[in-house]
Amino acid sequence: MNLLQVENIYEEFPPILGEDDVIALDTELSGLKEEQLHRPHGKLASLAGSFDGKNAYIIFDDAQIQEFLDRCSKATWIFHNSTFDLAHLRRWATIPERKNMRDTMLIEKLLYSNYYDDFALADLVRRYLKCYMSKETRKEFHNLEGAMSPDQIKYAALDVIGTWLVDKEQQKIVEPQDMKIWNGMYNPHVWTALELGGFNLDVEAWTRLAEKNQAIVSQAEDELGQLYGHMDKKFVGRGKAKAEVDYFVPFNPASPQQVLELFRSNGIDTESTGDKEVSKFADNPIVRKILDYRIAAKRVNTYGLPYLQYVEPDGKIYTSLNISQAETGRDSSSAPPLQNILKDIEYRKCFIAGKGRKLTIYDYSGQELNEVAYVTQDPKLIEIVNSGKNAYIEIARMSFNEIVEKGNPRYIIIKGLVLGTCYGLTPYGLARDNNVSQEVAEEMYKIFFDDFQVLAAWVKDQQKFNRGITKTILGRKGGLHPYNAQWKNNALNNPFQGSGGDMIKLAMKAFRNTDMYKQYYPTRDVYMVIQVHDELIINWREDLAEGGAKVHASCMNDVANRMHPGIISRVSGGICDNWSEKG
DNA sequence: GACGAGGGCGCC
DNA sequence: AAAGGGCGCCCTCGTC
Repeated sequence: MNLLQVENIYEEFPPILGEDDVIALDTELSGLKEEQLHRPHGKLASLAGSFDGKNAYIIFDDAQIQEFLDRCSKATWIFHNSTFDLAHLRRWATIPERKNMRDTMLIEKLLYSNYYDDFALADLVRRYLKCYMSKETRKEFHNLEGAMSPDQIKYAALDVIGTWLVDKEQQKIVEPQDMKIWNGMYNPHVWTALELGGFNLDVEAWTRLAEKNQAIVSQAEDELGQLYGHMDKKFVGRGKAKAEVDYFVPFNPASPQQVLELFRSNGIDTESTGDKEVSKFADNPIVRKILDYRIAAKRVNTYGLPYLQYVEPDGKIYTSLNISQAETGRDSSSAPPLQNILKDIEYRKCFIAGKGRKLTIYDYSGQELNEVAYVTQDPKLIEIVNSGKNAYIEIARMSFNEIVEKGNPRYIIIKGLVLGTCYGLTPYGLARDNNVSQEVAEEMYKIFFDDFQVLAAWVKDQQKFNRGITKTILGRKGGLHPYNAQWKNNALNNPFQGSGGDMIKLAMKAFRNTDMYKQYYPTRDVYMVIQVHDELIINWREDLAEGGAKVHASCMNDVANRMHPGIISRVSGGICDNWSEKG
């Protein structure tokens, strides 16, 4: 395979470009912390551009960025992973919002989500150009002090050459529908994600929770360590002084191997020590102790003091919202993660609006089931979700002749059955997870599918054969790999999860287009905080929250109602001082 | 000591 | 034979 080539590297501004020009841009920074690439830190190493796929223009001084970009302002901009570049370039230049922008990484995900696993520029260069790109030089940027070496300059130049050429090839194969989705959803969403304004964290309260759980963990470790440890022998000393001594090895409750051994030696017949597997033994005091230990250990290790490293001098944490990270097209959040914070009220209380501020927090009610109803067009399910009543209580009443209450065991198993059938859950899995017999689970399946025949037919059809592709409600594609044994489950789940991913992106975009947002965002009297798949959190100057809440809720509902006509969208939530007030 | 797979569990 | 989807991040454990 050939190496990617660059003809000339000009260490100067590019010429002034016109509307028909296409320029690939790439920013290199030095002194970056790997996990915090989305935060404004590090120094500019270079800004490079290429508008012909042969020659590169490169500058090294951040004071020159504005002029460099101004010269390209009319052209179409191409990035590979634009969120990174735009977040940093905006530190040094004013960049007006633009429609003529493409991102080779995100467009590749539009084309080949769940088909390819790799979306780095080098992977695209290999696939589209049959060329090889060295990754070696890139690592050295992080420690760069002083001027870039000739190799590094060449690397930066090759990045834009590769991006420009890949975009050209990509544009030959994208369909109008793909670019419609890009322009309507992804392109603006890049900007939306950049504008997440951070979440205020109550550090004192968080610290108290960490300390409380640390005490539980320490006590459990001592107790379990002594109770279930064992004696071992080892040699100490050398030569004549060498001697074998006995010593005590404490039991480590964090070790799956040791826990499994302990369970088995106490007559607990299990293959795995995971909480789902051993839930039926939860009455056993040893099992209970381990499970309790794990809950506290999770709070200490994942949601304890280490989490505070992400609090910045202004008292806020700024997550990285990774656009379309999931194969289904959902976003993910990392460093710090904000989409998997404990639901526990004491923890949610730590995420606060701040002085003189309010949060509006809304989530879609029964979003997933609404999508199931729309996609399958099951008339009975449509009627139930549109009734506004709790769908699982209704299904229990109508199909199973049972009166259940939210949260009781029958409610949980029926909810599991209804949602699970749309993820590929089998009677075996339903029986295992809910501690009922397989016969009972099979009977429940039969009743449900007999009652919702249109849904059942849809499930059957999706799994009839591997079509190689799934589509969201908007027509966004997801691959079904022919050799992945999970394809039957993905064939069911992708349309629902993917449509949800599309919906929240569009809601964020719609919110940015409101008058209130346009008026008050520039002064940060309003800003988005985080999106959690079916939930959106927005921070307001206190006096704006009342009107803002209406705008927030209607943006979400309008998007959903446009996406699935015939299904009535509802959101729940309101104005809050902290995240705990809306569960 | 670094790395990656795997178990486990937090959220949707 | 396996047995519900998507993530991020912690720990252990085997390997280099």
